[in-house]
Amino acid sequence: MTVTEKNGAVIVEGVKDFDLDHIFDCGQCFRWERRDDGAYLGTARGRQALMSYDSSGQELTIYGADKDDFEEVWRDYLDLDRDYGAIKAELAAGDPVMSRAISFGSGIRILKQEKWETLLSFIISQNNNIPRIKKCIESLAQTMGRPSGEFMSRQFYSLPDPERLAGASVDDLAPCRLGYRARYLIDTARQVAEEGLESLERLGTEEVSSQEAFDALLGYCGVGPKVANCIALFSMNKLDRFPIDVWVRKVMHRLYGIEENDMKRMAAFAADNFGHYGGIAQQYLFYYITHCKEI
DNA sequence: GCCCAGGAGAAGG
DNA sequence: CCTTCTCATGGG
Repeated sequence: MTVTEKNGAVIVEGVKDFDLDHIFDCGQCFRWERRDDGAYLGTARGRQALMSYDSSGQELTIYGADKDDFEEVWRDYLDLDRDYGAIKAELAAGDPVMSRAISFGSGIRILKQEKWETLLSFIISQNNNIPRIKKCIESLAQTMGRPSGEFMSRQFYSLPDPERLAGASVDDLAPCRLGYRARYLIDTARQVAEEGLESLERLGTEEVSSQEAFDALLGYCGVGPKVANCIALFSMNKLDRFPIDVWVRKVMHRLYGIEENDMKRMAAFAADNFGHYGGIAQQYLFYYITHCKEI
């Protein structure tokens, strides 16, 4: 992987197992949007960027970033130092269903997102659909957040920090159209503000096990098993977490023959067959069932 | 109009 | 412990 800088952009060569559509449209993140040319414009970790990828040359271009930005943020955010080729081979071995899912979503990577943002995002996600989740998050940023910079003729906003949201009322959040979830956000923000953001950050460290992080996340209002698994997987590097939503239930039933409401058996099946990469396996399955027309 | 969405909290068994 | 009901909103 070689990194060069060219008039306001970073060019990364030798990026394998990578596809922007797979990464940004597999339901793990909500603040990137696809342009007609296939590039993605969005924001993460307080920065803005435009990303394009040339698959024939295995070349990733990040506009609005220099080498320092790449080393400080984007290399880690995009999980570029992980060998997904090896992970895919391990998951696909002896599993024709997973093999199909992997070849369909071969460029998926698990982004390393901010914990507070991911906590908010997936509380909003409950009993909601992805287009509306994106609208809610954008609206929350514009209503309660701060301007984080202008890029590509667009003004971007950060999400409100825990203290700001803790001081808000349900009426303050009314413009965001969050429905009954507004109360959950405020309640959780108060808890995080009281505990300190460090206690949330600590859950993402090596010293906190996957199970411990999961249990701790269940303590926030609006966070149940599915949402806790998403937060642990998408922002805390707990790659064995296996979130089970309506889509995963469908795919586990249709392709693996597990009874559709038997969540315990699904979780056990994932632990037995996908092991410490259960969360990555889940993303291949989720992308497969939500995007493949002939399944 | 209708069903549904990356579900969880509350109430009642 | 498990099952059922309810929740606000708008996409398709």
